[in-house]
Amino acid sequence: MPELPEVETVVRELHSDILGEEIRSVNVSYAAAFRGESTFIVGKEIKRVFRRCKYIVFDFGNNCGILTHLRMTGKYVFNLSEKDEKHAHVALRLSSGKTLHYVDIRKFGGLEVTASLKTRLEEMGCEPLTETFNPQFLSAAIKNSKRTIKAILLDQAIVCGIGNIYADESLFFAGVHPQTEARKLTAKQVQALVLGIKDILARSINNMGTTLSDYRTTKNVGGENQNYLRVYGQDGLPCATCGEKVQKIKLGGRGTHFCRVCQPIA
DNA sequence: CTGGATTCCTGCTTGC
DNA sequence: TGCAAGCAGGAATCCA
Repeated sequence: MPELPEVETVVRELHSDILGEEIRSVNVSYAAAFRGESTFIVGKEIKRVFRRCKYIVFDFGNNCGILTHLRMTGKYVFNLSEKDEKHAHVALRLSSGKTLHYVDIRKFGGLEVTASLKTRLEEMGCEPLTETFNPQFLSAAIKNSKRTIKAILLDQAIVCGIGNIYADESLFFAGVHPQTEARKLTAKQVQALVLGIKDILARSINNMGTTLSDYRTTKNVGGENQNYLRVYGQDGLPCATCGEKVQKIKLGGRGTHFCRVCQPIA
């Protein structure tokens, strides 16, 4: 499932592939995957491609653009494989003759045309790899919160880009139990968590992301970061630090992995 | 304010 | 082998 490092990896590839291209035509074969007026973007030039949160942004300038979210199984490809054909929902024909296809098995993700790009981007949560995301920021955000720390990490309106995998990994790094009430975290734990989030996300970007099943870059290659996961998907296996069996519980509807020795409940 | 259930959706895994 | 149920989950939404 694409989280910040996976989206970042895709964006870096896409940027060199479609920068300066003009949209010649739009073909939507699954209506829910495309929000907004498709004719509005025909003739527009892609001036910039970047990531914000877990969104890929095609920037046309003048506050206009496309926000696209891959959710669980979305991906962009130039060449449709036989398998992909069935799940290709949007086709953007570009001025160079290439066609960029949005493919999504589970149909959760899609594209959205917006004429108020700036506002939309501003409304999103703090970017975890910037200076703004620091221990002061996080402690202020959780000061009075009775929510679990895992729910906070997954809340895109607070800090964005962290999904289920990196939330579990970051909590393991910091030695914090996912069910800990956010306001009960010590200053030391907050600091460790911020450090862990930055560290783990940055390393995953260097590894081109985590590929567990569906995630592939535009060039259809997977990442390598799945080889470095410490707790996510490791349930039943010994913890790399202490040897205790990694636990898996359900928290807020999500599978949650942790080591009960390294991450004691407060 | 909080967590939990539900919804969207398909494909893989599990159990009989 | 076959088939149905269960499970996976990002985010919005509704409910208690």
